[in-house]
Formats: sequence, structure tokens, C-alpha cells
Amino acid sequence: MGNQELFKALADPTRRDVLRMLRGGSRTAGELAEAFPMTRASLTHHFNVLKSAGLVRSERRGQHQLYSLNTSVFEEAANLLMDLFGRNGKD
Amino acid sequence: MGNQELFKALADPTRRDVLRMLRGGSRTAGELAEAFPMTRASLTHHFNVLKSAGLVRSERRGQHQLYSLNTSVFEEAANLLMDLFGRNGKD
DNA sequence: TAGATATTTAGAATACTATCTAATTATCAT
DNA sequence: ATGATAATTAGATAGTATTCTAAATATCTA
Repeated sequence: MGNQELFKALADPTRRDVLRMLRGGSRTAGELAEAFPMTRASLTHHFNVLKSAGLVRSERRGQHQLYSLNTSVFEEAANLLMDLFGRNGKD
Repeated sequence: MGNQELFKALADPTRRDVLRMLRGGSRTAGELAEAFPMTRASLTHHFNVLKSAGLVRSERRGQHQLYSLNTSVFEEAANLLMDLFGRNGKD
């Protein structure tokens, strides 16, 4: 997935809000879109960035697209942070 | 200092490399600059971004400027990450 | 099949970021 | 004071990101 993509994905406030919303469980693109003052097209762009970074997954459910948090990236993200501050030797 | 500034600061690979270099202790602007294939002016820009985010501090030492890691932000950064993945209720 | 709803894709505009060169400020040493 | 060294600031440019509108695709229902 790439560290750079991960950090870049987390650098946008809209995308972080999306992640927070998904903490509560899967949501359709439309449900997520209602919470943001921008078009669905713009949101789709953010979903794609989050997917490329491995932070979310998506799955079609009829005419809806269901997005969910990929919690397994959490450990990776935590390790990256620790690396930056010297708490372990990993990369 | 602002979460947005923190995430933005971490989103650039040069700035993350600077942080890694500072894990080993304080370094002057010139010492840091030698490790990067860009001008000192460009590095100064990155130092300023890191300072605004509270990730580093600087201090004049004669004609040198000494940069050092501000490890106290580590906890804050870790909390922000946890928030995004639902491990605690903060923020 | 036709229409309605949900979402994505394509292309363009605007704003932001990283980087450069040139000029400036600050400190040291003679 | 003068010149040398260290670092920053200012202004410009190129690349990237965010957002929009309009068009396209996919699925459901009648």
C-alpha cells in the first residue's frame, strides 16, 4: 500500500472525518455523503484515496456501495509513527 | 498547534526523514541540509512546517541554528491515530 | 424495456505545495 | 569595520490536490 499514500490519505480533514464515521460500522456512499458539504463526486475522490492507502474497503450492495474501515492498517500506522519518534527500529 | 498542521507536516517524505535524523539528537540546519538533495532554502521551508506543527524546536547557537525533536508531541499524534480507528473516545 | 436512484468517471478551475534562484540578515574571525 | 560562513526570506514556477459540473455506468422496480 505504501507509507507515503497512507500519510497523504490521513492529511485531509474530510478523509479523517470519513474514517471516524466508519468507526461506527459500514456506511453506504450516500450515507457518508449526506454528512459533508460537498458533491458526491468529490467524496468519491476521497474514497478512492482512502482505498488506495488501504484504509477502507468497499463492496457493492445492490445499487449502493458499502464502505468499511480496514482496521488492520492501524498497526502499520502506529509502527510508522513510532519509527518517526524512535521508539523502535522498524521501518 | 492544530491537528491539521500535524498531519500535513507528516505527509511529506523529506520532513519524515528530517524527524528520523533528529531521533539521534540535535542537528544544525547545515548538517541536516547535507543529507538532502535540495537547497537550504527549501529545507528551511520544511523546518518551518515542522516547527508550526510542534514537531521540532530550534535554537540559535552562534551562527548555527540547532534543531531538535519535540518528543512530547508523540503522545498527541498517537492519540489522534487511535481516535481515527476507534480505540478511544478522545477529540 | 423504461424510468428512477446510486455512484463513479472525465475534464476543467482554483488553490496549495515543494522547489529554485537571488537577495537579505545574523554571527564569527581577522 | 570587513569579509566569510550559516541560515532565512522573498518572489517565481511547476506540479499536485481539492472541488465542481456534466456525462456515464450500474442496479432496482414497475
